[in-house]
Amino acid sequence: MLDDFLARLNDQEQQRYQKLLRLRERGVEPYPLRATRTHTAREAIEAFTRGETVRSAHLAGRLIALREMGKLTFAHLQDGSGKIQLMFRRDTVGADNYARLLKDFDLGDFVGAAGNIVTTKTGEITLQVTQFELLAKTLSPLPEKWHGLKDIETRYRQRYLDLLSNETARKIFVTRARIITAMRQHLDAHGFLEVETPVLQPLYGGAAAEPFVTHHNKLDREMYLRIADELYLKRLLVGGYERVYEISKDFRNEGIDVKHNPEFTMMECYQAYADYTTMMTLVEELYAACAQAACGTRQVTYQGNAIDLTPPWRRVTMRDLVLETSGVDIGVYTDLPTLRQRIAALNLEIEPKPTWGKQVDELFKTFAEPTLIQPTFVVDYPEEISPFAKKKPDNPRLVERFEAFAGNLELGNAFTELNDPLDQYARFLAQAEQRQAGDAEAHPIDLDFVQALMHGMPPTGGLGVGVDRMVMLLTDQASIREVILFPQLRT
RNA sequence: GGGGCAGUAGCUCAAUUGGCAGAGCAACAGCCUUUUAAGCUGUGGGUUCAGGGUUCGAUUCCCUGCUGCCUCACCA
Repeated sequence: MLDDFLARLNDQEQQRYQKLLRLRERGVEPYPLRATRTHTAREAIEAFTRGETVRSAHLAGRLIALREMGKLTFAHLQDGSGKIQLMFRRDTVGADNYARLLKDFDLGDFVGAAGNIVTTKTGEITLQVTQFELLAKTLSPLPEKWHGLKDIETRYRQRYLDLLSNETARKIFVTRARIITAMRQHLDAHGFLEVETPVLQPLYGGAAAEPFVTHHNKLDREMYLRIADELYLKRLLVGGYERVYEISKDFRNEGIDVKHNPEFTMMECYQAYADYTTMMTLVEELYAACAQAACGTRQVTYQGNAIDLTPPWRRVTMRDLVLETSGVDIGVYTDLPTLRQRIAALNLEIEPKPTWGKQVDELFKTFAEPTLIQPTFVVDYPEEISPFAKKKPDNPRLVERFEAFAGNLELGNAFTELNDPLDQYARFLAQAEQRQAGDAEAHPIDLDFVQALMHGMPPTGGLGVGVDRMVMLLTDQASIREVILFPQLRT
């Protein structure tokens, strides 16, 4: 019931509602259909600053400050372009209108105001209002003008209030948009075709992660939200496109923390007749281009660390990096038992893992990853944890794969893509074994994908870049929630 | 899932050892024709996250739950 709803309003909302009723009684529609606008706040100020005479300008926006001084009232109007001061004189707008402004208008209301642009005694460029009207009544008060909105939960749950009152929050999402635009421009300019592949999939794959499961009613079958774009994009290379990319949401059914949101944005691209070294260059160029677009420089500060994104980035093999940081040479201890013996001999505190590849990864994550502040490509990963990458000819335990890091963030992942259908099938079988052994994140076998490879895929370099992580790095945000408009909270 | 911290007016925050729950902004009633977080006078506004316990008395101490943050575990 509407009455119940109104009864639950707080006192300030009740008062605003009474004002709304008063306005309606007088025949003023508090939510008119349309508004007239000739200038944004910025346009009006810029025109005046250029020396133009600005008469009969119609502005529209939110009333964000009201300073009543008897027969004169100053206000500030905020629109999408910025703020401008309004000046209402009782003898200019009329005594009745002036009284209504003070009685029935509230901070937060959308108003239209018309008049000439002037300067005040203090020199502020100001709209001297001759006419004004209500454009949309605001029933709930906005956060306080000076301290703004600080409560983190409210900032995320009611992001509109955060955007309204926190300039830094608003800027982050403008920067995010610029970054994604720059990314598209860069890829488009390099001959990549932007494509769209299924979000809703009969079988998921392309990453080691648990999916969100859903159900198709008419087909009466399980469906999955994608965890990666990889396997569909590579089908497109079988189909003859040589460079494709997709910027899309992926979904992973995992824990939520400061670096992980269950739904996140990934850019994946694939380039025929290229390999993972091509992808390293692409990552460097992409980051340089996006940093330039977002920050105007390639030297950024992330969480107190100066980071230089200028190519070329450091390249180091996982073997060298793990040796350097943990003392374990994975080129010498090439099976699980001897690797474990070495770890024990060095008294390293590390969780035991079920396979050599996973144990190497654990060494890397524990000892090497925390040291990666400056941009770094970590090169050549264990085959067991990389089921879509080609083996190194001189060492079949390793694959041509790299991950990119900076500021302790994992920024991207790339391979020389596996295009041997029989090897791919064998990798799927190995994954199935790990799945049998209880690894919920091991890949399901995708025979349809193997079938695609049977028809031939060219030698290919493939890359995935975490867009949210890139935005974090380029806007100096420690939490992924600060770069996602509506991050996942617990409920 | 484990551990730690937090939740007080619309917003930002106080509240001594357990002793009448407060301030600024916002709101309401006034004064004020050049303000900039305008100023001045006055007024109203609280399920102190929820539920239980200890106590003469709980925002404060204890227990349970909810929510958030941090951290560990987990994490292509």
